[in-house]
Amino acid sequence: MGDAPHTPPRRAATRSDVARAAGVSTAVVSYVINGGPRGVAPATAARVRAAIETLDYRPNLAARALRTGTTEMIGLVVPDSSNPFYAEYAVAVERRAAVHGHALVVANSGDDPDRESRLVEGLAGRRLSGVLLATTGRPAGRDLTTYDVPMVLLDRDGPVPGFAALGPAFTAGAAAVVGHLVDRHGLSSVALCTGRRGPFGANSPEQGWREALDRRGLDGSTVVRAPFDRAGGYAAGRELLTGTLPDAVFAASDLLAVGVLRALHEGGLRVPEDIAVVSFDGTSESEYSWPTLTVARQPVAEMAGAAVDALLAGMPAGAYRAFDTDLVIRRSCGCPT
Amino acid sequence: MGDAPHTPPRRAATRSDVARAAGVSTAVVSYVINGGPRGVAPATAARVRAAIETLDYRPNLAARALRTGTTEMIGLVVPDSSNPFYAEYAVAVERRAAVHGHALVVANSGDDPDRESRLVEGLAGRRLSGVLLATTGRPAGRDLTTYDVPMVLLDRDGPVPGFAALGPAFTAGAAAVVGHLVDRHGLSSVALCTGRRGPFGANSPEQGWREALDRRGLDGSTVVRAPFDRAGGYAAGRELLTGTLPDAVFAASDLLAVGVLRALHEGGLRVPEDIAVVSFDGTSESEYSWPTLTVARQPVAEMAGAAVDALLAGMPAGAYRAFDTDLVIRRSCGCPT
DNA sequence: CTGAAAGCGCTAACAC
DNA sequence: GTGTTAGCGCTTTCAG
Repeated sequence: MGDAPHTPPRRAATRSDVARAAGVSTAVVSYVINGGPRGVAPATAARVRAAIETLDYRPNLAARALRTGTTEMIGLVVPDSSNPFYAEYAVAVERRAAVHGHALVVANSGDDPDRESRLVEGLAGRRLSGVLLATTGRPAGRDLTTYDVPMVLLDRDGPVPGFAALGPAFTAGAAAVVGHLVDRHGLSSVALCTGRRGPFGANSPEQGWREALDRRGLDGSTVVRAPFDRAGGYAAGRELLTGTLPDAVFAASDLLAVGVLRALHEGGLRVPEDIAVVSFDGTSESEYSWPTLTVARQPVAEMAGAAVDALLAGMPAGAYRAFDTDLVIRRSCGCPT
Repeated sequence: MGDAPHTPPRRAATRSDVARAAGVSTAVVSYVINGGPRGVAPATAARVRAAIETLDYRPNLAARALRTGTTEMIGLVVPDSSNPFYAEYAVAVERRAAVHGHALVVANSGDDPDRESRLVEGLAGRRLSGVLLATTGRPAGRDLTTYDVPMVLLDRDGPVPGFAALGPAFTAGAAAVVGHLVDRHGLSSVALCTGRRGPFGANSPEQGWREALDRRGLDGSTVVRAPFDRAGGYAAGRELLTGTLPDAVFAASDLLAVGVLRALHEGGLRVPEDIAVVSFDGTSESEYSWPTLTVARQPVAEMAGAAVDALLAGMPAGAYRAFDTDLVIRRSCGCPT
């Protein structure tokens, strides 16, 4: 696209062009650009800056990367970055990475372990400063430890040997929304709608749902599982429609909830009058569904920031940090307003 | 993260380690890896491959980038990658880029021209193969032509001097949905809900809406403008509620439509019975709103693919290509099912 | 078919 | 405070 009409610097200016123009050595140019490691006389620095300006010089980051061993970029590997949850995660990661002067490379694994490994390998080869990896419940792909690139695992339910990891307090968050349904609205049968694989151990939406019910002597028997997307939620909702209807459904993700909502609406049910729906995540889509969703909201920006910081600071392998969710009350649970 | 427990290749193997192990020169290793530019005897190649395997060698792409001048990465700069439209665009771009062996760097401009320039500059410095830039209606930022990195403009309404560009056939698509409202459902007053800046010329949702109405001798006077997001749509919807209600509203984006829908619902209106709503974009969010939205769907995957190909093939500056949208009939217009 | 070697642009010792 | 210079790991021309 570099056309005739525009200023045509045949060849991009290099650092030695600048040095020549400013009448200094290349080292000095480096010192000026990087603010070190040695000082430069103010007058000299000014001349260098002027030369940079005139020549419209921009450092070649590829060369710097080769020299320093880091590209000042981090990678983010997620199952699907068009899932609003990951999309919002990605934006937050980019913002925080920018603070550290890093750019963001995003890759979608499609939730396929092989593809995921290939992606991580590719990113490692590109010499990124590190990669953030979300694996949707699967144990971390095989041998990810062999790619020598710093890594932190996202959206995990607990520590993972060999890796730094973080995630939301699934159980507590889920228990809070489900508890709200029972305590505040007097609902007693709450179905669970969740994925086929996601976390289901001690820290999981499933566990939180179960605990909230158990603690109140309620029965938690209706569970419907589906793929972790809108279509999956829709299918789950239709399935729900075929049995005896619960008072409410707790979806382990906004996407699932949105699908459930559509199925319920199509079935002629009113939400929350006929059946309440709440979910986990709290993406902005949950704020504009109909009715608006009461959710356990993950502190995405905070988690993303912590993940980036951990990656760049070298959070120790094996460490894990859980983040509390917020209970956001909207209309789908039956609360007024 | 590189801990004791795991195989600890102190220092990543380099190409000359491989050469030594295989008893060949570094050049031969290159030939094997890159399949050229010269041939290699099968036996030698096998030895090289074995050495690569044993040493767990992975090429340093930063070095290759310095040497070849390209990082095999492309950039995508959008106002907000958590907007589902851009999120889906990004996924499609990544997919197509992967076919060319390129990774994707995503950056959000927040629709701020200064930030956008800085981002493009940063990406140019990183020596990406090219950058795809979506500027939401603004004319391309100042002096973007001076960054010597190939660029193609996304989501444009027409040719842009100095750049290759592409976008949807806004006018035709908008005219089609609006026409559907009139011809199929007999609605005669259709309000327009659009952004404050987006395209509004010969190829724009606004123009399509106006033409569809004009052609049928209908009045197109109700226009409500708002920021291009869900909250903006919500505000626009509330504004609509204060005047005499139109038969339908055409939103220039799914996000806007979703906001309008929420406002309408809260106002106690039934969609489509009391008022129909249709929109432009057709992201998957439009498929799971309530009611599901009838839309002019942009062929996102196709546009993204074309954009990547154009970028990498060097589509000539000044060229422009418009893509037809699909009319996707769902419930919000009043059609059965 | 294979090897030697010259750089790509930058950083950071190490000299002065 | 500033200059010289040796590479970072790779590709590719040029000899053999």
